[in-house]
Amino acid sequence: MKRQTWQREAVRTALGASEGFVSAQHLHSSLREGGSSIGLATVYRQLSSLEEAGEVDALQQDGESLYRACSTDKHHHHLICRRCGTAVEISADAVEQWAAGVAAEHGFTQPNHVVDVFGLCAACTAELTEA
Amino acid sequence: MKRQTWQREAVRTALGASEGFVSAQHLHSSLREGGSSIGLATVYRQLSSLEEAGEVDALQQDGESLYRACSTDKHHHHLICRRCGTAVEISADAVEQWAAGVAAEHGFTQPNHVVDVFGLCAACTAELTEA
DNA sequence: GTTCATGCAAAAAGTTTGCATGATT
DNA sequence: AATCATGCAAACTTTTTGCATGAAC
Repeated sequence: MKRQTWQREAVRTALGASEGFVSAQHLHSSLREGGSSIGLATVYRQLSSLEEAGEVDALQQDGESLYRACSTDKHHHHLICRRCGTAVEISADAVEQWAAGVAAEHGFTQPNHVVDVFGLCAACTAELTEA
Repeated sequence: MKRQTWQREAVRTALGASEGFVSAQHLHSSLREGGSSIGLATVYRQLSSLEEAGEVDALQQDGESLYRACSTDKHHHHLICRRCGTAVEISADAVEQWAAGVAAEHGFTQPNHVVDVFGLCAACTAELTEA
């Protein structure tokens, strides 16, 4: 059982108050600016812990991890812009089922999958076209 | 126009010879072990350049970037055993189309995707069960 | 001959870890 | 009282950058 500390709650709250994905460092700065004395290492540790607990969603971008409070516990994927990094959540039961089916078909158990779609978002497409 | 150096070609070749995604560091080690005197910084620079040129596909995982040669011909995916590493090639037009559709639906252009399924292969499942 | 890429080493940037202290159970 | 989380600083990993040299145009 995880211990209930004010730091853990602070991270939860700060994440919940943030729009979209936030980096651990940014979260730490926000907390410190808000008067908290929480340490950076603790923010990292809590984020890992919360991710493992399924309370937050993590995504890697530009060499750093970004976190967000997990609204639904439903598994989902991302549609990511190759240029500006914007990420849109996508979900598709069809893909989930296909992955599970393919695994079973080959005798694989405990299936997991990595599904991400990359592309140029509308804004970046426009910018590159007019240039 | 980018200059044509043997290093650029070496990175292209090494990437093409690799199955699946490879890290820059791994690629560099492979090249050095193969007798090349290429520098690590050059591998990073070439990978960035090739990515920008659309010749390679990048994906971030576990705090590092993984790269793969972007084949123009029909690509396939992998069903990989988490324990022994066995990889089975899989292909599914349904998934290809779904990815393209999802991208278009959100205004994304030049879609690309990463789809890999992990699990325990039949052999490893058996081994772990009897143990 | 000029320009640009390379290699090395040093620096950045992000994340993890060791350890003594203090909080939680 | 015993355990586990915290904060700090140092260690680590991956990636980037400055600069002199050498290669490509």
